[in-house]
Amino acid sequence: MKATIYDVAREAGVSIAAVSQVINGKGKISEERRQEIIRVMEMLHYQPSRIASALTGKKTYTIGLLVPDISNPFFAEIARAVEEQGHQLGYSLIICSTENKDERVERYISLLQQKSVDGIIIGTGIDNKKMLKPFLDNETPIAMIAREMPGLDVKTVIVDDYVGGRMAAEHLLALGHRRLAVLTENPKLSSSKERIRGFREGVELSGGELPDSRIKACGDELVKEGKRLAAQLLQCEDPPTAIFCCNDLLAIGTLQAAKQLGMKVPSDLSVIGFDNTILASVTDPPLTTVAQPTERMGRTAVDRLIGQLDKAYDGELRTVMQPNLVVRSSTAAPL
Amino acid sequence: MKATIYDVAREAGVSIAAVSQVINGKGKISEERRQEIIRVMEMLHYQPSRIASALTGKKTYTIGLLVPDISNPFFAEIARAVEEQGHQLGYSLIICSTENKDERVERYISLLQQKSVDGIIIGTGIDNKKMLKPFLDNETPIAMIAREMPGLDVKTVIVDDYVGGRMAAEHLLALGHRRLAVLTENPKLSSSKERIRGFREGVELSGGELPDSRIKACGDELVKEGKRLAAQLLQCEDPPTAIFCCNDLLAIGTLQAAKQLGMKVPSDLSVIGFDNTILASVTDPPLTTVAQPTERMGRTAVDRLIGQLDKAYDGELRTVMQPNLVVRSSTAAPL
DNA sequence: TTGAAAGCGCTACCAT
DNA sequence: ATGGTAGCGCTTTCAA
Repeated sequence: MKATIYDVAREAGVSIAAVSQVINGKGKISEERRQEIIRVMEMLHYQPSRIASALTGKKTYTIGLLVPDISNPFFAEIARAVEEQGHQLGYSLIICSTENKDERVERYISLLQQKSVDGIIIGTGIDNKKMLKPFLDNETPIAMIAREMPGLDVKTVIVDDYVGGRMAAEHLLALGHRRLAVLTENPKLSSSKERIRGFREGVELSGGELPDSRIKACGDELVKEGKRLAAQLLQCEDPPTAIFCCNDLLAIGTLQAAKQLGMKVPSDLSVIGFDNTILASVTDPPLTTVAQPTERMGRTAVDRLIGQLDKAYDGELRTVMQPNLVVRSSTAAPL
Repeated sequence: MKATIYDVAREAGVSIAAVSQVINGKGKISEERRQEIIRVMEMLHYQPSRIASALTGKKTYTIGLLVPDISNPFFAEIARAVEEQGHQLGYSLIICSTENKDERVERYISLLQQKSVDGIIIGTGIDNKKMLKPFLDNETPIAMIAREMPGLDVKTVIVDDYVGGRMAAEHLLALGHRRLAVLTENPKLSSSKERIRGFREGVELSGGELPDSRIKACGDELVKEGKRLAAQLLQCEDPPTAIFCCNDLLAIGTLQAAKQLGMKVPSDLSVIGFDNTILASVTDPPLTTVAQPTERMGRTAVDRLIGQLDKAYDGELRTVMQPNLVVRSSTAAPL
């Protein structure tokens, strides 16, 4: 059996209160007793039960992270940053891959609640805001990362998607592209909407236009669907010379479609992605993409969630970071 | 405040024991009371506290997963599978990125212990077996995945690394390569050792040889180091015509080195990876690699850990799965 | 069937 | 400075 605080107390000939004191480093104890208790704790390999301690009103030192899919490199990178910062602050991370399914979101939320996590970070789209109600009532902190839920008073850490979209447009425009198209994942996500809005405004500002028919939205199998939709786009009459993909996975699908159709990137087609995951640096050709500061976003989300940083941020609910364009070899002037 | 079992009991006019019964679906209660209690639970948005329930001797329904780095796609994919199967069985997953550092491993182990996880899955190298002692004493189940700790009685789910190494060798040999080299990560890992052993035996069986000078081992920055070491290999006199990389990340580094040196893959150099992560399908050129059945491995590890499958496996400690070669475009006959 | 009550391991308050 | 003790929310006997 695992040693408990009682075992330590008995062995050290003190009360459990004394042991508790040294565990938590508070209260007054003579250095002598203190050392003795520590000695016994080590001898017994005593590890305080966080379960019991949590039950007594303390925190669980656990936070939950909801993402669509932890095996998607973008979210894996976010998770890494969140985990790291959490760990730094003494928190463990429970990963929840929602697959963008409401029923899974609901299940995870309920579980996290039952486990009394100290906070949750949401990086997945939530259709039904009511699902968050338990946490809101509960006053369990919530932070959104890379996603937004307008109308909900939660801390949010995002990249400026609108600006990212514009950057993409401006880059393509500067290269001389005029026939543009867009591939997006779920267009209901605020991030998708903003990226497209930015892209479109960039195009329109230069006198061009982006008809809705040039925007394709896809479901969950990002690279597969990206490939399918890109092929569609490329095979219509008057095909685009450049495609803006709202994430790297879609861009990879597009790359694959181009290859299959015998088109060379970037000479026959320019492709630009979003996220700057590790994938972007290894594709053929390497992908020009709009980078999000994932590491900083993850770290910040944790800080804001746990409240460390909040004196500094002082009430600001949204933290908006700037994207930046990473030009590699998938974009060039049209022929 | 969150509703407790007392609130429900009071509101429903029954004892907390009755409520407990319906939560856990055991004991005898009249259907009438039962329905009433359920009604009240819903009305109050009651969620049982897993903390309290765990304290009373039940499980925490949480497992820990130790990997070097969750943002490494291989481990992200493993994590995904583990999470999925865990979720299926009602368990949450705590992610721990150890960075291959003993002090981090130790810290995580102690944390997981304090949180009374129901089991841990280890996918990271552990130098000091003693660190696992608390769990062993504790009888907390441990399972290894994609890593092995010979001499420790824990369930292990791995791919046959030796065979994988041989497959790589045989593929390269069949293409006509004779000057071979190997890039590996930490050579102390049993997986690394086995892959190299398999590769070497494959080479030797065909009458060739693989001098130690042709084997380079690297630290943690896999792609960066892979690039550096590959460049070294390629710039020595009598450079290899093919390099076997013990994982995809190293292969990517090698691809980058070749590119930088102006060498074409596969015409000037063949490269073969290991793992078949998503990366392998998007590199330039697409990577020939030895695939591990990550999804199945993750699922199996959970099953064996939680004990569901164990009647079937019946005592077998090691579950060895077969790798398979995925031939893409990074390997070809030497000039 | 139903409920009273004894813990689970720990924290925090209150005496001493 | 030290220890006794009342909970925290739940499970589980054991009586009724």
